[in-house]
Amino acid sequence: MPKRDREATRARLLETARLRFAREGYDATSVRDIAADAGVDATLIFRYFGSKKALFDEATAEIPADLLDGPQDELVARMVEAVVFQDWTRYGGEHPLVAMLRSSHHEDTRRRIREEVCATYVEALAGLAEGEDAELRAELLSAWLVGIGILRSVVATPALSEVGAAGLAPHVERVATALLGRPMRGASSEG
Amino acid sequence: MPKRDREATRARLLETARLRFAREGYDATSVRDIAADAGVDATLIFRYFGSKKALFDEATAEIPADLLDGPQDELVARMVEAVVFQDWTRYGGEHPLVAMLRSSHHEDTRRRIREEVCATYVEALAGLAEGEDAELRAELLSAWLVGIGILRSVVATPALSEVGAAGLAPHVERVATALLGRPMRGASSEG
DNA sequence: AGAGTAAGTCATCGAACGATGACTTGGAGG
DNA sequence: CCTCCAAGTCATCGTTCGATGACTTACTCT
Repeated sequence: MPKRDREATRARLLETARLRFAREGYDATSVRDIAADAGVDATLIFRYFGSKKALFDEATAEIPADLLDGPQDELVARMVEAVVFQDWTRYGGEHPLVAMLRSSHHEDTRRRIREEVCATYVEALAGLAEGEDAELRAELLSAWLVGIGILRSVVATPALSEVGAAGLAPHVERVATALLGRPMRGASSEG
Repeated sequence: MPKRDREATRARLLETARLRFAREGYDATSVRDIAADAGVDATLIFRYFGSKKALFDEATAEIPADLLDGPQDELVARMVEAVVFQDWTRYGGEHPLVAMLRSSHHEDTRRRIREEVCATYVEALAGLAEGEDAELRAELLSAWLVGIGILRSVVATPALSEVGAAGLAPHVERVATALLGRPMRGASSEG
């Protein structure tokens, strides 16, 4: 492998950008920071991505989770798993959505968060809820997930910082059942 | 009243700073923006507050809500009211906590949010919950409130943006009861 | 080995930032 | 009316930001 490898350098920049953007948000991260982390000159960012914004978009482009696979009554449990307990090392240890909220004063980022939340969580949950305000209840449950992610990793409240999947399961079960109006399980059967 | 009124100008700067910081976050707000909104020179900010950071701290210093007044079984309802439906015009229409989350990459701000959340919400709720993981359940309910505030005003999901206190009440009742393990009411009895 | 191309670096631009100190202006007391 | 102090402004400093274009270095192909 050559010392000068365009693809490898590009990938390295993407990786360090992900971490920086997740940890500090868009504005607080400078292209010089990212480049320094990657061990290259900042100019390459513009050469490879065009602009800081374009790098941000590419770095925070999410891989859609396959939340719909598996038993329906464990959907909420899978979502909790995805938001809270998945290994988001590449995003500074937090779910990309939580990370993106740090840059939420850009209308563009807000739009992306909204689309992501609605498409991934609200829509899937609204299919489970019944009654006229199904979407509201789906959003309320999504709000819980987002809130848990934030209180856990951004605010770092004591109990939530320490709790594991097993400790969360019974409460997930109670709340999901209460909100959706149908029996839900608090933990995923796999793993 | 004199045209040159130190106290009035100081108050005006505090007000415009509140709005700017709430809407755009700490970094995205410049002292020149704040001063321009107040119609004075930016230098006065340093003369009156010492630094941008000191102005931020003073502008986001919150008046502690009297959530503990009133029936215990309506505590959660009062919290929802405080977080979601109160008139936070001075903070850009959002609860100051949600607004402060925009500046959460500063460790200092995170600490303040944590203290605020724990002291105001978690502590009050933990008194209502029973059992060994009372604090965890209190944090989970606080997470819900924070999540609702965020989905409503930052992310602006469709259903939550439109819903009123009455529409939220039954769901608040169900979730609070399920999480705390004791009967809770979804709406406040007053006005 | 030498030319050509692509990867990476250097020098620098203009704008915006927080902050400082010297300056000007307005209003009240003599 | 004139002086004096505080309120408010102006000019500017040193940094840092995103971004650009010219330059240098390393690898490859013949």
